[in-house]
Amino acid sequence: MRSQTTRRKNNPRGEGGRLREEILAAAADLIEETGSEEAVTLRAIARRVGIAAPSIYPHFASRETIVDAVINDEFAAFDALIGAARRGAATPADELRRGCQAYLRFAAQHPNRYRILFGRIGHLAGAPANAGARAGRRRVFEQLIDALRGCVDTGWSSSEDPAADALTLWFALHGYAMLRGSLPDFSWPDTDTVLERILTDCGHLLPSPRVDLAGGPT
Amino acid sequence: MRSQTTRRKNNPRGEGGRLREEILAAAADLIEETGSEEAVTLRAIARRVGIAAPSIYPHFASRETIVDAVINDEFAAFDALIGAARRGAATPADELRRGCQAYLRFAAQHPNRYRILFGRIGHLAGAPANAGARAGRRRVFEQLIDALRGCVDTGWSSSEDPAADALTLWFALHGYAMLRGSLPDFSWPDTDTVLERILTDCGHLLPSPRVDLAGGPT
DNA sequence: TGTACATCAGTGAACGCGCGTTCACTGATGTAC
DNA sequence: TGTACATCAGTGAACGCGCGTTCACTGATGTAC
Repeated sequence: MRSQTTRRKNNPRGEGGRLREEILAAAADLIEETGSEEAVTLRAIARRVGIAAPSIYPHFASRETIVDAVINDEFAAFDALIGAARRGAATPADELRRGCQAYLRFAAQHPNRYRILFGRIGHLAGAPANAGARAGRRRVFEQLIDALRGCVDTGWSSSEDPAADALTLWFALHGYAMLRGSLPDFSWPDTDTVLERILTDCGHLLPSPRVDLAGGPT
Repeated sequence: MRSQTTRRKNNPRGEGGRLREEILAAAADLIEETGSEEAVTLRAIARRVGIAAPSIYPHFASRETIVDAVINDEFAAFDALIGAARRGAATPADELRRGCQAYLRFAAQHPNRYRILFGRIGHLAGAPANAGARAGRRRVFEQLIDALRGCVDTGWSSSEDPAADALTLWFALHGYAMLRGSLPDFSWPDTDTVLERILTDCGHLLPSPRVDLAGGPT
């Protein structure tokens, strides 16, 4: 099966977990390259890592377990990415903008990963309810609400219902992320232009903070 | 292979095309039920129709041809659905609203079909460039631009860039359609509420036509 | 009206493939004595 | 310091499955004469 003629060296005692990491990395690569969960087969993973397929079983009970673990890792990374982008901002408006930029940049650079994270509908026929994925989506969305609320509280957004407007904002971000690639022959505005329009229209972001909104709570 | 013991009666001369329709219908059902293109296998189709798998070959050259044909049919039906919804409207604003309602209703009632139509990204690795699908997506989007432009021309929308705003509108519709099912435990506003917000924010739809905008072109 | 025959519509067995999973195993590494 | 042995990490052959595709075929239907 394996291309090498030499047998893989066993990991030292107590470091059997290293193979686990290699398996996850190979599965992530397969998703990244093919955009398909179905491409993550035990044999394909084994080929990449350079092991025999049954060697996976001591580390994962099934194919599905591996996919779920990868998705959870990807969500954690995506969430951290957005968090890091937000922390570099000078104003609340910039914080929201940077968070959204990071969101769209990830989707543009890793469309297949993005699609696996957000393009599946969990509760539908056939798809098992991956609780981790739902929690991950939720966490990302809550970063959006949080950032938008920060803008409202400091007068940078005139939104009167940040939760609802963050939803619309999320819809628009997701729609752009997914549809952008689906009409390659269309003359698209550039991402920053689109994002500014979305932030203005859906997030009611203002060019400068309105002092009358920046006071205490209503 | 087949569950029946009797052999399928041949279609009469000149009506061999009937089997073609049955094959397409079976493939559409498989997509509807599983939400997965991969579930459309020649053997699964053959089982549904009650024929032997090789009987498909005189009608379709390959599995991929069948999927493409189904997708083209679905796009035509979706496009017609939106067109019909628009035609029942009294005002341009209502025309846009009804078109969007039909869009979201289709996505809610047939999430798996919707996902096949809009949830794939054509130009990515592995996915062949289905020109029909791209044209279909484009046609649906152009219905949106057209309806929004109708609103602008008659003062029902204050949009200054209908093409760009129709894009944002589309993003938001698509985002809602796809994400609504992905967080089942979230307390969602109802669809009409979401749609009104999207129409107002992204489409700049007004509660009543503004006469000063309803004049001739700039 | 009867018959031979071409054509059409679909069959069933078979192929090679990749898959998940099982099983008994091998060979290196560390440890008890 | 030496040796027997347990354990760990991974192997390779085999299973049964569903798949796309090929091939020679069958049986009904219409048509030419």
